[in-house]
Amino acid sequence: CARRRMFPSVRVKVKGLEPLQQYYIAIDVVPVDSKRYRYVYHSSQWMVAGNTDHSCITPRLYIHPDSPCSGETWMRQIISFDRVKLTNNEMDDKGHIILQSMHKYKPRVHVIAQDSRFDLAQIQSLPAEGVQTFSFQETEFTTVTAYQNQQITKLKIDRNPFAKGFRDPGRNRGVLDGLLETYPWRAPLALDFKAFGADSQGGSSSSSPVASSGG
Amino acid sequence: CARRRMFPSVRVKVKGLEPLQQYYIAIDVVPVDSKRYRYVYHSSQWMVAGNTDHSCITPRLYIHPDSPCSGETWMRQIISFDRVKLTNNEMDDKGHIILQSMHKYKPRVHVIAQDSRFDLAQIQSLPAEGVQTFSFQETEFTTVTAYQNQQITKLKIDRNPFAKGFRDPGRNRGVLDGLLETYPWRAPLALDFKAFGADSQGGSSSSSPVASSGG
DNA sequence: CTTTTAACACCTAGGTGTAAAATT
DNA sequence: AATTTTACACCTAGGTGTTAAAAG
Repeated sequence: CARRRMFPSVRVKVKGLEPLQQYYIAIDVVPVDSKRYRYVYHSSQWMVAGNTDHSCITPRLYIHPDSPCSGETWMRQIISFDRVKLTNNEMDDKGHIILQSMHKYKPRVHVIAQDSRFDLAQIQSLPAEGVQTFSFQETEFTTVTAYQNQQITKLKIDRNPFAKGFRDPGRNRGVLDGLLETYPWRAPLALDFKAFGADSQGGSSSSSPVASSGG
Repeated sequence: CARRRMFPSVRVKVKGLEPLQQYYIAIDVVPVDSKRYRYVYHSSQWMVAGNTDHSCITPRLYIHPDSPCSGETWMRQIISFDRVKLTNNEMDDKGHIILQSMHKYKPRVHVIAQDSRFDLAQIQSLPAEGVQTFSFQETEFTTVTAYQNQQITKLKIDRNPFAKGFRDPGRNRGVLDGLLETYPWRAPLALDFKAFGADSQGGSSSSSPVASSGG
């Protein structure tokens, strides 16, 4: 019940795949550090407020629903993880990604070559080989259960279609375009999110996905 | 745009599968004959109104979204095909099942053992081996674009949650329970549907799925 | 005090039969 | 005349931030 979608969602382009090879593409979310954070209003920033032990917790894998799919098909489209759900319930049995509130995290995207030894139903953890993993600095975020920052609230309301009911008609449109600062971000849990709406163009090397985030 | 869900949906139980083997389960819809039908109001029945050529049309396969999945998991649950969509648009490019209006059809359920030689993305037609196919007399139906029979309209309104807005509160509840007669059934396209709500208990032989239909 | 939960109004997204219009 | 299409009001189903209450 305390689960919400991650928003903005992670969106990725991949290239350099074998066109006819089958791949799974998956996402997980790993801790950036072992610190607990609190938001300091008067300085408008997150500050360390203690330590946590993230060890012995294997992050849950969210398999993209189009998996498995050929490299050709994956490369032809933007791969959007807009249905990923986050929860702070450690007993969650619906397969959602489990995070602790007030901590910093970073999503990782995994490109997994199909192998007859495993199947979609079995993938609970990453195989030992045939996996390429990518992550992007600009998708780092901080989890919350209630927004700490009015600017991120405004960003969510302006950008998330499901929050349309809270929009102030005719005002403050597009003021967050091109924003490059740090905002907490709720999903349910809110994210310290950089470079909203800005594409991060990767190099042209083989198998380098290019990520962009946005609603 | 002229696509609708099949309702009531086909619901199936399977037994006799290998618990650890992976299976796809799929449904398709095949013609019962090559006749075109019209509904004769005064005698309340469908009558032959001409011939059609169904040859050279390979029926589309709808893969159950839980596929692939272990035999153990498939046997533990009722397998519901409630998201199957039918269309009369022969140019449909969304993968929906294509039927002609005013014809008789019968759904078939296919249990397909996983094989490293094919993948979910590739399955457009049935493999040559490792497939068991089942169909049930009571799920035969006739397609329409507009209902021909008030009784089936009432059945739909009473049973389909999405038609709740048309229910006549406090009246005519449950009158169709246990009905064993023939009714046209729309999906978008309406179905000559027998034994609504009645389970058709199969034998106890190995790998014999037991089907029940209902909303 | 800080943080989390639960109920809520308000949205998106999409599945119903209806009735009028369009097509054949 | 028979059949199909389209726009529509009315639902289900579920994703928002808000707010007050609960929990720590």
